[in-house]
Amino acid sequence: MKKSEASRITIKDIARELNLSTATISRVLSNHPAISESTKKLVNDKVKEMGFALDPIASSFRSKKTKSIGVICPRIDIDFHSKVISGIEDFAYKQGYQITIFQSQDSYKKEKEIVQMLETSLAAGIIICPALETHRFEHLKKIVKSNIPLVLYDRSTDSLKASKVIINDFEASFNATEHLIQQGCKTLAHISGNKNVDIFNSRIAGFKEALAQHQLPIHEELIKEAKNLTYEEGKVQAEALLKEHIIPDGIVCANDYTAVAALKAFRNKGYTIPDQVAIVGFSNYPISSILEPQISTIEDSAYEMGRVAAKILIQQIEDKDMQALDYQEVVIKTELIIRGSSFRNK
Amino acid sequence: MKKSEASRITIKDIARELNLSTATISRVLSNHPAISESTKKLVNDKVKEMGFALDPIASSFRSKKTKSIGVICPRIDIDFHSKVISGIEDFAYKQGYQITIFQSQDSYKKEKEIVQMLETSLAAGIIICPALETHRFEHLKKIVKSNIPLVLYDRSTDSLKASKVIINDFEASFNATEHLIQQGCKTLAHISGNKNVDIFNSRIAGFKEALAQHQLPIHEELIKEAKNLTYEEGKVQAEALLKEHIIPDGIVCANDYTAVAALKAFRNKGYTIPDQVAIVGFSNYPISSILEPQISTIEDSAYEMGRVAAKILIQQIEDKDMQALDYQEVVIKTELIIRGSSFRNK
DNA sequence: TTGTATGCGTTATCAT
DNA sequence: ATGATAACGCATACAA
Repeated sequence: MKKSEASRITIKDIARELNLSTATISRVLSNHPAISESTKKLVNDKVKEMGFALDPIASSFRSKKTKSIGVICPRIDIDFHSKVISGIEDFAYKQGYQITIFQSQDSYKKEKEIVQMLETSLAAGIIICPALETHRFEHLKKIVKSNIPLVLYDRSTDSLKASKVIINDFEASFNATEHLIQQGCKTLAHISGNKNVDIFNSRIAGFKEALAQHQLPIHEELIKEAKNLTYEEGKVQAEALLKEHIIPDGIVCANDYTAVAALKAFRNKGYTIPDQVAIVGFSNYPISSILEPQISTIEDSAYEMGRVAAKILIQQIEDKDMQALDYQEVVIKTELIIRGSSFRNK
Repeated sequence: MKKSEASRITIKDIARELNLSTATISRVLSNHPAISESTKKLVNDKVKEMGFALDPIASSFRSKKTKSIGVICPRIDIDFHSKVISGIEDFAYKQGYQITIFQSQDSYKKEKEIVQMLETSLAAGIIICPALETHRFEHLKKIVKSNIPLVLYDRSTDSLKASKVIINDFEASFNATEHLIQQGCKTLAHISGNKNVDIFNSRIAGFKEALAQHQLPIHEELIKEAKNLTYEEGKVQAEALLKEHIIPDGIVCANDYTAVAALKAFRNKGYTIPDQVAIVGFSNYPISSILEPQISTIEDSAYEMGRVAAKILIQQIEDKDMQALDYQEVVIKTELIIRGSSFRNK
């Protein structure tokens, strides 16, 4: 069975029907100011009547502009990133932009590949959370040089002059730590993510600073690394903590999976939560409000981060010609959510 | 500071440099068979030397073909969909396709809007999980008629001749139910999703069939609906079950959130899990293996579903000219994972 | 095996 | 306010 290949209606068809030039039709369609109301209506009606729609490819081809935003994240199926992307899509769609998604798998090589492709494909702009492996930023500098708007989210770097949407990891971690101190914790442990990544370093720094400000000792051996922040890694590190010569009475974790793991590991050894050991996580995963006790955590507003990233990017895209703005940094507000895993009824 | 707008290298430039025609360059770049090895090498070297890359927009414009797959899902930030999309992206990327993502928010209107746009934008193909609100499929039939490859995933419908990737919801639910029966349950309840959606109807049917086959009574009043399958809705429905005149000794839930909710609701009332009430969920969310007891569940292989959807779609895209295949249906294997919430040590 | 020439649908320049 | 026309970069039918 041969399927029919309906030949496309073009601007020419509309022009012919109305005895107007294609230029006029094009002008109406792009809201050109110098068009009389009467022909505007004429054209719009005919467009509707014939069910015409501009060919976006031809349009992009001619104008060298697209409505396509490239989004690069480590993996889509991580709660945090899927929320960010959801925020990006919502905002972008409303502005008439489409988002094309790529997963770097945290590989520097793949990230470079994708970025290069995006550069030649006329992406209107790029939103990226750099791969864990990415420590050199030449590929992104090239994007900036090519005058393609670029926004980094979550993981950022000082070595790149580009817009950034981040949270204040230092502050969030500081607040979480201080909260435990206020609950009476004296010996604090930290389960960190990959220590080679800026944001986890900032969280470590925030953790230490809170201890310092409250004249509490910093036990380096109580700062553990769970590279991918999985539940299993969290369990391993929590059990490692249980074997230390000092047992913590409070644990700040870099995400909620490790927090849950720590909670269970300590409870299994007979410690009561939060009275003997208080725990706070990070990111407000669904699980943290379902477990008992519920896990105190940091709401990192991933959806909002995505929305803002899209907003900044589109601003840059649309202001590109006037070069009004160069780049900007936005810090998304985080919020400490205090729940049963850390709140001690005194 | 004015940024430089490097003018693009085109195949003309390559042609001029090598005293060849643009046609030859184009042929080399698209692996045309009738090209001598020597010029092939010549061109490829020069391409590399000059850092040239085809302009995909111009290429698409001319050939009327794109490498862009439109993906429409209800929301990206739902675990299941983000996994499916991850699978789609992985496969598509390897085949040189990009995926452009849209969220229908389960709105029929928005879905139509997106589909229409995709139709005029020369999407190479479309992968869609129809919105909950979608009960008419004219917009998708139009896609099929326009000869744009289409694959539905997860939620399917018989009223559309298009490729589908689904799980056997009936069978999965049947197996989960039968498992509870084998554990000794006699009075079974079901917490369903939106009863207007095919897949949840199939799960209800599978549930009932298992009861029927084992000569157990079907208590309609023990079949509850949690429209969006949230934890909160699950809690409400579980509490409703607790108020029935018959208390179930086994509950089959349409996802893991509602399973957790049921588990907690019944445990709070003093029922022991799994001995007094056995529970099984659906979808194998991360939470289900972290709670205690761990939740028995159905692994629905979302990532694999995405991979297969992409595979089928790309097959159709690339075989389009020969029309070798029309459409196909793939049923992804599910697996019952038996854990503490339902396994009774006899 | 390679070259010539044309046109895809739109936008933008220049003219009227 | 509108029209005529060129041009964007490439793929392809036809020619050689």
